[in-house]
Amino acid sequence: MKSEPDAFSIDDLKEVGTEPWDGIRNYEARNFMKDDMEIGDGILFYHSSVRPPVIVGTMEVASEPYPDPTQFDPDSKYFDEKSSEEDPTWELVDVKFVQKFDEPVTRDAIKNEPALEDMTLLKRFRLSITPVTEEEWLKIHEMAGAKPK
DNA sequence: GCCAACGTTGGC
DNA sequence: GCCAACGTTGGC
Repeated sequence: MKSEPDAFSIDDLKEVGTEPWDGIRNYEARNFMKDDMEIGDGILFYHSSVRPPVIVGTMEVASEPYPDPTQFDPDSKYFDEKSSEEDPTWELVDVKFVQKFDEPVTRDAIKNEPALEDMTLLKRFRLSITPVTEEEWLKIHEMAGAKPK
């Protein structure tokens, strides 16, 4: 899952512990949260729009999917006037901090690692939530010098 | 800051 | 329902 660290970083997550992953306004990304995540699933935390872009650590799914409250809030930049509480458009999950990598894995390192050449992260660069295989999960941890938790 | 990729909107 | 125009993301 991608986040711009200026908006929300892994240090912010570490501080609060658990956070609703709000503001996702892309159907494909929403569907990953709504349909494909289960509590306890591991998530790679990717810092985007920084140089270099890096996977900085991990978190885990901490809730069932539920409606993103920001879609109902007229003061939120994520407000969606076409959505209603009766029939919400956008769903999210809570995510919980797991670990911060001592050696973050750069996008370049991922690109240069043959075992990771098929990572959806590289192929769908605008999609803010992309699936990760178990092999990729383990490889990233190995490159980060970290133990999977 | 540029601009390619690509998702979304809206006219027809 | 097609597709051109438009807007946004995000790497570089």
